[in-house]
Amino acid sequence: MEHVGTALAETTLPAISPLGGEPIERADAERLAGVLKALADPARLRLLSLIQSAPEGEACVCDLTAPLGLSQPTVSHHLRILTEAGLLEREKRGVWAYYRLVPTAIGAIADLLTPPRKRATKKAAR
Amino acid sequence: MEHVGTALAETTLPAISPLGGEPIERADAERLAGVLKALADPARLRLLSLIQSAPEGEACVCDLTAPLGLSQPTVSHHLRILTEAGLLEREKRGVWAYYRLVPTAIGAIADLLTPPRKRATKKAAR
DNA sequence: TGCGGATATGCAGGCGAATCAATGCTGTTG
DNA sequence: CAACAGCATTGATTCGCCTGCATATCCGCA
Repeated sequence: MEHVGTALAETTLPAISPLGGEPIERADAERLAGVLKALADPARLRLLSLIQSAPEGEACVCDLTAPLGLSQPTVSHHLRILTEAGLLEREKRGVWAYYRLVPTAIGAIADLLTPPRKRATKKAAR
Repeated sequence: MEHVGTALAETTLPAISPLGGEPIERADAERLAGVLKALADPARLRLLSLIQSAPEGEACVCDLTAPLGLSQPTVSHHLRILTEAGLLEREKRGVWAYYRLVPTAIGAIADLLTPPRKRATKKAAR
């Protein structure tokens, strides 16, 4: 592995809504698609949901394999995808690795998908 | 393909936010993942953006192949995916097929992704 | 009726993703 | 120190998707 860059936190996102004003660029489309692709998986959606609804808002891998019905390596794989996408953060305490949501991450995606509502994007109204 | 059902409009969506309360069910996760998967593609994001920013908010296939740099069958394919996901609606006028956004569709996804903010998920529960 | 343009569909190649088994690594416990 | 438990990584397999080419279908027009 190399670049464990959090596509959301660091690179931020396209910075322009795909439904805001002018057509989006190829590069922006690919970046946003990358984050959405991390979300577009049943197992990963359930992982986010499970972690969010866990006692302290955090969970370790051993707590997640059973409810998902997936093997431990597979769960680790999905958690890795979500973490690299900037949706999860990992904290290792002892033998356990605790994952929790990055609070603003999913909200940022939701904002990007929220069209020309009254969201003042500087008079981005086409 | 059979069922050209609009996963969003007709079947609606999970009805529960993946980040709302209790963990989401497998079926709901798969449904939401299905719609997100339709979004998680650079070409399709650009299609949505192009259509939304078109003169009348609508565009036909012939207007979309050039800016995307994809072949006509491929563009038709993507438009089909988006339409079946409930994100686009198709209207055939003469020889041309005009596509436009389903206004509430993407907003619905954004709402689902918007976490336990102060959003009252009172009604529509269940 | 026949021709041509605009879309949709079938088919196939190629790449990426999801999954699991096996293995390596690290920290805990006896 | 040795054995063990929790996670991550690698390799292999399977599956699905994106794309283009060829072809079929539909509609307006001469």
